[in-house]
Amino acid sequence: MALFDVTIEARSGNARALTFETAHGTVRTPMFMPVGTHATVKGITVDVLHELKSQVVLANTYHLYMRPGVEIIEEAGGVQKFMNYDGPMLTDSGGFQLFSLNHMMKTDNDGVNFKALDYDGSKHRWTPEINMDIQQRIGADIAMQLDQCIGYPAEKRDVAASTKLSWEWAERCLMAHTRPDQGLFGIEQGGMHMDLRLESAKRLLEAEERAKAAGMRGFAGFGIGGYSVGEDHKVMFETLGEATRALPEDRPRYLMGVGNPTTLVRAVREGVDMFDCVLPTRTGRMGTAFSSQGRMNLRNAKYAHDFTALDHECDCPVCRNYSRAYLRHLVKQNEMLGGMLLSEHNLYFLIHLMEKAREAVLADAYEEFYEAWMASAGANDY
RNA sequence: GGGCGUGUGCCCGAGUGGUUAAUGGGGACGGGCUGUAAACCCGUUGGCUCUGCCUACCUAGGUUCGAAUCCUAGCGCGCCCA
Repeated sequence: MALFDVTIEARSGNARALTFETAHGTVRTPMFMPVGTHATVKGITVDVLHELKSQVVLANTYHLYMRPGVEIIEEAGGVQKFMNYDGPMLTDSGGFQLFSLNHMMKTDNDGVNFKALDYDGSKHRWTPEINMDIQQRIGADIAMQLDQCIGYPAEKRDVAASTKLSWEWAERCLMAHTRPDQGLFGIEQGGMHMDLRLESAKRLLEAEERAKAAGMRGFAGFGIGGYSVGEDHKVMFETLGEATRALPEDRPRYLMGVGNPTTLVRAVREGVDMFDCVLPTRTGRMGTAFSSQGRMNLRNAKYAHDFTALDHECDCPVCRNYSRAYLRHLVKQNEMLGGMLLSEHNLYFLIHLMEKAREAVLADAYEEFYEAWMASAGANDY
């Protein structure tokens, strides 16, 4: 099979089970991607990533561009070689960083000027073309288009302008993207407005047509951006389903930045295939665990004498080997192992949850899977 | 035995006559974290019959309109001299 050829293995309602090829292996969906912003999933070794059956790992273009710099990553032979992860990787464009952090930036139609206030205050200019060049040199299997992510709430005309900019930049990214072993994902925007979502999806496909007519490749998949930016779940799901299904069926759909277990289960039901989120590693590092009973804060005194497994229904290495009392002790002592183990468990939890979702789709039993999850204690924290 | 110093809330430690249960750490307890500026951030932490009252800065007296802050004695601790 050619790279990024997609096979729809099964459908169950709107939920799908896909496979697609990358230069570093086959990706099976639905799936969750650990975030490794600085070319490391915080607290998690590559060996553990393999044990967890992690598929795609994210890295961040903006952060790697700032440090260690693109040259060093090229010198290493690409981001995979640099961090010694031989599985598929994806780089986020860094658009989210530029627009979510205070970078004193100035956006024009052609690109964006920004100051790297979180590094050294240095001035930079990115255009879609420059960003594509950087991502192709970093060399992950999947690159994300440079887009603009707008917060919530926002005036509709601002969302509309931002969404337009994103689809215009999507086309320029397509035109600038030539690396043969790397796929490019476009990103749908539109905030919480259904009409803007639909227009965004339509414009991305039109851009793709023009790119192909110009001899370029199309999108390997699509990000769904601009959700999970402050709105509550109810608001997101008012548009998410239709916004997802407005994207082509024959390409993976990636809901960006969402990691709440219940949101994943619900979004798969709407037709989403891929997720990434810092939530499992960040909350784990800070002492919170996902579990079949909902979120657990291991700092809580009630676990001090609890020598049972973290999650009684989980068979991950952490749950097999360590007690709640010990994990609480590590967290309370601020021992780095505590954050590492809870990160590992949380990643396993989401990866495994999506494996079960995939099995349910393959068995055409997603609705049952969904109902069972929503009725379970695991959905409590939603 | 003598001299000097010191004694603050669970712990360390600021305050050295005049809002205020009393700065700041730590600890404890709780909450948050969603395309990672996060091994981070935010609350609470004397008691009660809780829009107010009571008890509090080693103990007991005293000075003062007013003291954790000044004085006296005692007790504890530290250092030095015998």
